[in-house]
Amino acid sequence: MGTVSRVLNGHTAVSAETRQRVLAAIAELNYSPNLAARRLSRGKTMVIGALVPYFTNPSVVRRLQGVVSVVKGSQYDLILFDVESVERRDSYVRNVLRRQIVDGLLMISLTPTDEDVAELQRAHMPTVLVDARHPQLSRVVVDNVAGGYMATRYLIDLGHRRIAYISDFLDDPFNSPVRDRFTGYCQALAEAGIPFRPEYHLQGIHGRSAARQMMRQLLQLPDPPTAIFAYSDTQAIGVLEETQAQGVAVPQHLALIGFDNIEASEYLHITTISQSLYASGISGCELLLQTMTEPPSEPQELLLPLELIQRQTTDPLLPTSA
Amino acid sequence: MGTVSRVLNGHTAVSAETRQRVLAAIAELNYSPNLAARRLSRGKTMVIGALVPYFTNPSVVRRLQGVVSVVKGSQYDLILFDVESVERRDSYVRNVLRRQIVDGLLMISLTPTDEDVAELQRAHMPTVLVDARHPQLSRVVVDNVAGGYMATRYLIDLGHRRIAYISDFLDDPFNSPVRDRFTGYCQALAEAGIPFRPEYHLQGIHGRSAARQMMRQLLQLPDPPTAIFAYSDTQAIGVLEETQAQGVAVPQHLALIGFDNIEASEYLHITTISQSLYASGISGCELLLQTMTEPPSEPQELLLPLELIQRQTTDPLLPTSA
DNA sequence: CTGAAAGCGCTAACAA
DNA sequence: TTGTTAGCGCTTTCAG
Repeated sequence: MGTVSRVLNGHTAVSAETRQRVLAAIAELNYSPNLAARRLSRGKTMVIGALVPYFTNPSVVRRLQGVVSVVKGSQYDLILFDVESVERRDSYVRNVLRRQIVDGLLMISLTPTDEDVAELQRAHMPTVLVDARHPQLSRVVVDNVAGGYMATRYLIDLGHRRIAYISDFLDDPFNSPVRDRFTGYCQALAEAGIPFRPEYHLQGIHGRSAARQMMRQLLQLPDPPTAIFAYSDTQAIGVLEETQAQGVAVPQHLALIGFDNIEASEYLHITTISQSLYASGISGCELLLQTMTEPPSEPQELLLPLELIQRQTTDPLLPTSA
Repeated sequence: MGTVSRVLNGHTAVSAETRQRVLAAIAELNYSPNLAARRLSRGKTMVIGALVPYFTNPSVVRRLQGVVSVVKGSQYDLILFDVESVERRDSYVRNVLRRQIVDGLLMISLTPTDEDVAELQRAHMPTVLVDARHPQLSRVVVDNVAGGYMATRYLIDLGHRRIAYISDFLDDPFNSPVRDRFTGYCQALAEAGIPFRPEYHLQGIHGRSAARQMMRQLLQLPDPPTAIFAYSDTQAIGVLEETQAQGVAVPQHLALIGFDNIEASEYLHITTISQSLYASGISGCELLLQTMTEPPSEPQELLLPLELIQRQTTDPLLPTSA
């Protein structure tokens, strides 16, 4: 039995002849090792976990696709943990750890609490953050402050002064990009000498319909904005729906810029800030795999680039899409 | 140790007092059982696997979301197997089985070969098919022949006679819906006395750009079609892109109907046949869970409904979308 | 009702 | 180099 194990794992030296015999027997019996036993014995599960909020969110799905593409080429399997309900949010890390079911953890678009991180480290669980940041964990991120600035600045350069920001809730502790982009938005306004108007910053739960409602609210303002910076493309789509419903011409009467560059923003010709979602999944997963084999002395940070994709919701010179 | 196990699993009778003591100790030590050991001992992994082709395909993702929503409420974890590359297709089932890593298997939009099914049954692996059919396996499906018929018939009723079908490759053994919808398409044509024209049926790899190319090809025909039935909404989007590029007015000069009712088809106002993707994931997973606890005497078939969603790519009376 | 002990199938350390 | 053996941490059977 020991010898068989040696052959299977290419471990220590085995004579060529014995190896052949073992291999033959394996083929004959159609034998394959029991993973549960191997796991128990080795103390490794050969599974990595992806902790994901709102699996319905297209940008999260896109990142996950990047992750999957890397996992496929590795020895590991991928377990998906969806953190949709608020109740599960509290203890998701604890749950995953206690089950001792994964050798490494990828947290996507979820900022862990200090307590979470303490537990993670106590359990020596290799962890990589994608689209989230914590000083003690390796991460793959973009500069969201710069992104918010870039979007807002672009609108300002087009001549807009009344610029609204439609976003998720700023005080969500799990979602720091919302705040960062808001910071960038404020910076760009300040730099241009445009005072921040609280009524131009609307927050709501993430999604098309909430964004649409917020847009409706903005249009009812006595002094409605002439340009919208939406926290995500999903929300930009909601904005677009409302403008269509109300007959507001985009971009002639209202400019719109989103964030993420999800596929739908391409169909809809929405100007947006592209962050390489797929690449973030790839890099995050690669970083995790690497961290699992040789833990870096200190947390790594990978900064992915942002790019403004100019489409038809911001340029008054181009016709609206058909 | 035995007693602890009894407490944890609420198994046989344990005195209330002992139970309390054990529970207290557990809490104190922050103990939680090792899953790998439990698995080895019980011979169950408490994991179900989802075998998924082309994880990038929006309709597959949507189904998966339904699956995830059910898994979350169960005791099981979900492992994702992405079958993107052709090489992996051959042996995906064998791979999953040999690893003995899941207690049940969900195959989404993948038709297994007879050989696969034989292996599955030899391994006593509970399996449920979603959007695929095999006489010996339980499945959640729609009537794709009826769907193809419904779409084509609708175009015919609008007055069209030159109707093209843009689809994936008909001879893909893993993809039977392509053929079924084609059958429905032919039936509707025949019923209306419209001869089938081979040049109106184009096949290509799945995706927007291939569909766009096929559409270009159709427009170059001396006698181009006046209506398109696209196998999927993704392909319908490609068609729409080409019409926009060529300045062909939809629906005035060309009617278009898709299939699936993915979210993007709503943004783009594409008429489509809705199959409840999310619900199929839910039903499939529920059926699997049920099959795992008490295997049905014979394979079950769940038939989900189809519905024609009329939007702006087929009705000449409505304006095109903005 | 509870403690002891065997065994799940593998890996790894130890002899031979 | 290779056979043997002791765990890995749980569940479950068997005594007590």
